[in-house]
Amino acid sequence: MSNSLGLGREVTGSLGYLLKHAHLELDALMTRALEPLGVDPRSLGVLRVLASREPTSQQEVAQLLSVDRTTMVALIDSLERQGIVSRTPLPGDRRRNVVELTTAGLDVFARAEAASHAVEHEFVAPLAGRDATVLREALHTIVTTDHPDA
Amino acid sequence: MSNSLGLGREVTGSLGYLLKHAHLELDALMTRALEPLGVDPRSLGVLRVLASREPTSQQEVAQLLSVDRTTMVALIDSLERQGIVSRTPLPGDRRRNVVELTTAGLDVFARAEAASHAVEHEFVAPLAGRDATVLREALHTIVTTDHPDA
DNA sequence: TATTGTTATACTCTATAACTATA
DNA sequence: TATAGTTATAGAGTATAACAATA
Repeated sequence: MSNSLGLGREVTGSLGYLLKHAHLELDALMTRALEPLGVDPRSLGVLRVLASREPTSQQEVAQLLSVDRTTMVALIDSLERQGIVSRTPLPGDRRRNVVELTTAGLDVFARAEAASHAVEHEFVAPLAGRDATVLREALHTIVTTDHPDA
Repeated sequence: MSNSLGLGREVTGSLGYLLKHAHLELDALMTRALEPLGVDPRSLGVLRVLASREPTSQQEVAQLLSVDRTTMVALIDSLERQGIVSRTPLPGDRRRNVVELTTAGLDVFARAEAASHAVEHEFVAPLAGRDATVLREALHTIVTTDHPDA
């Protein structure tokens, strides 16, 4: 999917168009950069949650990432098959799976984060001055705002 | 899909997360605002292209929006059924369909654009000062940049 | 032979409902 | 009975291949 070839601002100026295409492009770059490590942008999101807090249940990870718990099953299946995370029944409540990064997973995570930061840096490189920071902060403000009419 | 409840910046600070969730939220707001008019954000994109240039073939509209021509068929089918656009074989090359806004379509388009602008305005309302403008310009710069490694 | 629009088909992503095992 | 994980299934959205009409 290539972008705006003969489109004027009437079309490309829409915020929806801009957000969608910016995301698509970043996601493609990210996917390619992470490929050699065996992970993709979505599973890197899972690793980030696992790395940033105490061992959590599958469902908690799913809720934190706003992903359906049924979707999380396949995601963690794949990471487990790769030896990146482990599933262990929680002693005390054996319905729950404790999901943790393995030692190998910690290494993959570190390298994936490095690759991810490099891609993001390259992605915002064309922006001048503090614009990259403003962009990030503005998006964060918007995403953490509760938009009504829901 | 609700957003960040207990997520730290380790996760929500990723540009990919921010772009994806900002888009999802805006798209949901836009969908709801356009619903009474019988259009959705994607078909509004089609209307924008049709309104901003000389009558074009289906394929040209598809290329301009980076949408597959087979996807465009269903999109225009729906708009045609609603009486918003018309398809006419191009005299001179009857393989091509000239796609145009009907009179009713022009009215729908005008009202959809008004609704769209209102939603975008509300969406960036939490941003201070010129940040909304910087956001828009930064995204435009990124989207029109040719990112290599493709 | 190449091109536009179309249909049929498949693949991805995601969500809903139902099942199991635990509680 | 309620909950975590799982499975099966279905619905969007999109892409690929093949076909008809036209050039």
